Amino acid sequence: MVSNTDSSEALAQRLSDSGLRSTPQREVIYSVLLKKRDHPTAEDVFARAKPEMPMISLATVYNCLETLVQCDLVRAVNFERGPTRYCPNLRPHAHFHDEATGATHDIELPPGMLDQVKAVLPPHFDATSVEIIFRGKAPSKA
Amino acid sequence: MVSNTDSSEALAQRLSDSGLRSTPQREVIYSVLLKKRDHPTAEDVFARAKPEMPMISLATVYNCLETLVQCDLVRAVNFERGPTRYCPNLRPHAHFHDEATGATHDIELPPGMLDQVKAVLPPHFDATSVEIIFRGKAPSKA
DNA sequence: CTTCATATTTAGAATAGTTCTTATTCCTTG
DNA sequence: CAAGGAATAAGAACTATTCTAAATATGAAG
Ligand SMILES: [Mn+2]
Ligand SMILES: [Mn+2]
Ligand SMILES: [Zn+2]
Ligand SMILES: [Zn+2]
Repeated sequence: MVSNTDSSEALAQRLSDSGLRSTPQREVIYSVLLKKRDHPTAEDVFARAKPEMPMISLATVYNCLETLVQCDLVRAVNFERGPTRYCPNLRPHAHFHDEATGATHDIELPPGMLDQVKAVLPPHFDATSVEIIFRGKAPSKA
Repeated sequence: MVSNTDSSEALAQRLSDSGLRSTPQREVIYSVLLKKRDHPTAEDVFARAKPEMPMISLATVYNCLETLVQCDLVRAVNFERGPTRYCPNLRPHAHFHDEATGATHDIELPPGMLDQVKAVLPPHFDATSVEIIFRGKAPSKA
C-alpha cells in the first residue's frame, strides 16, 4: 500500500523536477485520482475534491489535471468525443470501454506487446506513443 | 479503379439495406470522402462539398456523415479532443497521427493482428472493436 | 398522375466540455 | 519586509457538435 505522504512526496518531486510548485490543490487532485481509479472526468474530480477543499474551482481542476498530465503522473484518456478521463496508472496498459455501463477498465499489457504492435509500422514511421482502445462488454464483476 | 457510378450504387445499396434513402447530399458527401482520403473533418467535407452543391448546409454534412458511419461505409476517427475525422477505408487499419504536421495516415494491419491484440483481454471481456492509434513523426513522403 | 405520410434538409439556437482572461492570492527570493 | 513570478478563482468565451422547428423532397398507394 502506498501511503498518502509517499505519493504526495512523489508528486512534489515530479513537480519540482518540472520547475513547478507543489500546492494543496495539486495534492488534493492527485490524491483523488489515486483513491478511486475509475477514470473520472474533470467534473467527477471536481465533485470529489470539493468536500476536502470547498473553495476549489473547476478551472483549477482543469489546470491541475493538465499539470499532472504534463508531469507524466497521469494519463488523459478519450473515448470518441466524451469528456476526457484521467488515469493515474503509469504502467503500459490499454483501455476497455464498456458500452453498456460506460465504465472504463484498465487492460494490462504483457511486456513487448506495444513493441509488437509498433512493428506493423512501415519504415520511417516513428511512433512516440501507441494507444489501444477496446469497446464492448466487460464482465459484471471486474 | 472504382467508378463514380459503382460507388454511388454501392452507397444506394447500403442505404436501402438500412431503410434509408439515397439522396444527392449523401452521394456528394460520400464522393468527397472517396476522392481525397486525408481524414477530413466535417468542416473540411463541408468546404469540399460546397462547390458541387452550394446550398448544402453544415447540419446536413453532420447528418450525412453520421448516416454513412451508421451504414458502415465510413469510420469516425478521433484524436484527443480534436474534431472528428472521417475515413472511408473499410479494411482493418490503425491510424498514425503526425504530431508535426497534424496529418493522419492509415496503417494497414496484417491479418490476425487485431485478434492478437484482443488476446490480451482477460476472460469475459468481449470486445466488439479494437482501435489502435499511433502518434509521432511520419516520413515526409508517404 | 395526385395525395399523403414520412424522410430529409436547412438555418439557427442551444449545448457540453474546455480554454481563456483577468483579478487576486500565494510563495519564494533578495 | 518587498518584488516578482506562479498559481488560483470566477466567469466569459470558444469550438465542435447536436437539437429544434420549419420547409422541402421523395416515394408508396390509390
Ligand atoms: Mn478515443
Ligand atoms: Mn482518440
Ligand atoms: Zn487507465
Ligand atoms: Zn483511416
